[in-house]
Amino acid sequence: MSSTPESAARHRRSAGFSGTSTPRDLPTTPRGLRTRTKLVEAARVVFERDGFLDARLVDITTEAGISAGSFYTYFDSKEEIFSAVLAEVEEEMLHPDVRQVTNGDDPVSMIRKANRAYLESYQRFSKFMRLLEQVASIDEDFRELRRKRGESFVQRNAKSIRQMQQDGVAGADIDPMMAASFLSGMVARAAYSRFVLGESWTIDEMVDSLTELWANALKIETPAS
Amino acid sequence: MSSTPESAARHRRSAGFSGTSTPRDLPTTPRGLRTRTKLVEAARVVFERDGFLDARLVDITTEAGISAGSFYTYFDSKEEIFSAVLAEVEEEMLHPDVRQVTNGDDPVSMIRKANRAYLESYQRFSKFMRLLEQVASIDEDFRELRRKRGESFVQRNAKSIRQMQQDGVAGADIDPMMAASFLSGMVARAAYSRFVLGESWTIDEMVDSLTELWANALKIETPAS
Amino acid sequence: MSSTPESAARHRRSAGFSGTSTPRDLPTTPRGLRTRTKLVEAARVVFERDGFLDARLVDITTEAGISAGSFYTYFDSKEEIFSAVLAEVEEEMLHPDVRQVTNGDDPVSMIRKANRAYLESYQRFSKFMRLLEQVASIDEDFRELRRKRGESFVQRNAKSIRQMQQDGVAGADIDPMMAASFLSGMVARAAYSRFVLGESWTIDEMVDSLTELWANALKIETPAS
Amino acid sequence: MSSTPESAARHRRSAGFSGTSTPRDLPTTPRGLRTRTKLVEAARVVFERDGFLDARLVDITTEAGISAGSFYTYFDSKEEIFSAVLAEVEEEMLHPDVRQVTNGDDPVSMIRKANRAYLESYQRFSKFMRLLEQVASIDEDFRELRRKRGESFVQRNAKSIRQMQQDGVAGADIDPMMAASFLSGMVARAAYSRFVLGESWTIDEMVDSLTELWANALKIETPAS
DNA sequence: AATGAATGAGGTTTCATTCAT
DNA sequence: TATGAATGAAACCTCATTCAT
Repeated sequence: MSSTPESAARHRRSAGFSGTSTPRDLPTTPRGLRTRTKLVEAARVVFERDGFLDARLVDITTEAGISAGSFYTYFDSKEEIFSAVLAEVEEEMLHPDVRQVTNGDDPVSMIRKANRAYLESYQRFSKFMRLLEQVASIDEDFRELRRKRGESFVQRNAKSIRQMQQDGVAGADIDPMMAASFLSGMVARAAYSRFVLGESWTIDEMVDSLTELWANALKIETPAS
Repeated sequence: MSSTPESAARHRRSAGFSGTSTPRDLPTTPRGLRTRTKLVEAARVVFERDGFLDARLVDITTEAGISAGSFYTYFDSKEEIFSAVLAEVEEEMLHPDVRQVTNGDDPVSMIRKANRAYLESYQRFSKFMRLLEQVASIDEDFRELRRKRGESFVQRNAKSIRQMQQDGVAGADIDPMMAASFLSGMVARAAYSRFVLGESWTIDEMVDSLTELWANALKIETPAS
Repeated sequence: MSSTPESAARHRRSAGFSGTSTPRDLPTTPRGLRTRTKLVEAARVVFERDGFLDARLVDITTEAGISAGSFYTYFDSKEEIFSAVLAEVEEEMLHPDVRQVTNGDDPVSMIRKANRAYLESYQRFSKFMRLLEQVASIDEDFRELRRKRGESFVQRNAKSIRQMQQDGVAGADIDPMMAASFLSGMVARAAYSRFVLGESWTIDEMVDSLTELWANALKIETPAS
Repeated sequence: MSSTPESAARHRRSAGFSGTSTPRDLPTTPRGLRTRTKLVEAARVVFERDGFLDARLVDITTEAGISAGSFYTYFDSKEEIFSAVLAEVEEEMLHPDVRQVTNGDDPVSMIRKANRAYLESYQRFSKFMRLLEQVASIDEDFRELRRKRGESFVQRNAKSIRQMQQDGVAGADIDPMMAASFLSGMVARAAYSRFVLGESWTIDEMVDSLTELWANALKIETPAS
């Protein structure tokens, strides 16, 4: 693994991921922009292949086809370029299919669709998700950053649950926030088990099972079932 | 992660966690045994405090009050002593309260008890659990090791679900293995959110909520409720 | 220092301050002249602020508001632009008040005026004087250059002392060259103590004290005192 | 000189010389003590030969005959080992001839003896004195440290001057502190001119001249002259 | 069995200088 | 002339591991 003397040394002093450093301005010239892009793409390849810890800056610059010193024209540290990769991937995750949950659907269909969308996205970005998991386990700041982002997602789910309770569709004795948090966690964990740990379920199986558990858990009444 | 060609060079002296190295025999003399124990305890302190990556062998030996060189009388690497710590903690986790689920209880009570036991154990060992999470995210071998151990736990749960289905207590259309895996995952994730990420739920709230979600998910009929 | 065999390798690209390089011609175009001037002024600011060693060329070009590459249109090295700054400051030091010692004055008044002029000039250029001190301590060539320049100053003083001896005003048993050198050194050192090290004497106190010591040292007879 | 790209980089971040860091304990074992001594001696050789700036740690360890990594067993930085060299040389400067100014002597003899002792010491340690000068010009902390040490020396001289004034031996209208400071500065500067800049005076000439100037400056009455 | 000093590989980082535009 | 991105040569520093005592 990664605790050889060399790599161990590399991890000792973290530069911090979030908040502490303001991202520097993008380069103004086309050439600079091109190089920066090459660097970020190379970093993603290397990070996903080797993990954050084993990724050496020289691997990244080599992959990008530039000299080691040029790295510092664009980033100050491995952490900083990781943040850039993160931003890029998030961009990519959101853009292609504007996660549109058709609101006309019945509750269970909506849950099913959301679960499928989540799993498919996780699959597509599975290498990156493993990377995220690693960085989160290494860096407290990043962990906190991630938690905060998850919170808003949970809140939306909680709101939706509350609505269902008011509509008499979901069980009234359930705490919406905790339920949203725990059920989202269940799905996230399942995706991790499948795409990082390598469990052998099919996505369809997973969607079916998770949707049923989720719907049952909320005691959602399916009128014509 | 640990076998891509690019990073191979840096792993020359890597030890790995599982399989590759047989744990060496315990020292024969009482003095040796005592020193080994001191080392393992020190390692646990340092690992839990600094994380696996930032823990230096010299920190461990200093904490143990022995010289740096003596480390190698007992262990070959950081990975090996980590395994020893792991074994020690597992011992400790099992010993004190032999997780006895009284089989006379009704299903929901049993689930509730299991959930509570899990959360309380997680709380007691929260520092260690965070450490486990980190090491799992770093090392593929360890991840696999962990997955395997979890499997038997899931299998037991699955068996129990199957039993409830046969008893007509739980919904018949549910896949027992997946349900067991996903619901266990839900609880594990909740514990992680609470004790590592720092969510502010009380354990009682969590037990109530998780138990209800779990029981609902399985459509467990509670006759006299 | 700059020619020991061991460190020679590191000096391959060293420029040196004096002799080795002929100052290149001034740019012909007005624009070029303007840019050069901006550079020299920026260099002075940066050198005085950060010292010679910590001054980076990029700091200088940034301060000048030009690009890093343009530096080499005008100068070959940090040493060369330092020489230009030196020339500029020397120009400035001489220009404003043409150090005219009224020859009608009595010897002690002349000494007093010279001392005051020296101290006031040192104060005005104290940042630069500290810089000079630093560069002298770093570079043997520059040290030699400076010594030579000081020599003519000492010689003038020595001549004046010799004159006073012939006039019977100063003690005859004094070596004029050494006296000139040592007493000038005393004043220079006092100025350094005051304006670089930060001693808290007032200039008036210093002038009084230095003048008295100087005059006494030469046994100057003050007829009507 | 030393502003090649390589060495410039080395100077950028100073670790500070004084106060900021507590000197670590001496090694306990004889072997460690021996190695540390070798290092300090090697550092002195390299510093005196190459100057502080051009001295590389690897030069020092090579000179000491140990590996580069071992440096950090004893010192944290170039600044720290410089402090150790400084301490060693100060030890050496004080030991051999316990600067005993025979108090029975007449004032001028005492001044002469002190001047000669100073110059001879400066000559013996001229390489080190040049080094001191360099470090002082580079590092503000060290400059301050040095100033403070000089102060007590000046104070002693001032006290002696005050005594002479009370005894009617020295001119009463002289400020003792300033006179002490300026005259000491004169001697120090003369020594620097001679042994660092390379002026070609003999020590005897210098002693004669400096002593006469000093005595005259204080208007010391030499009864039988 | 214990000690602790010594080793050495190699990634990171800096910035004067070059060069294509 | 001007630009500013790209280069590349080293020095620094760390710490798991070895080894003489």
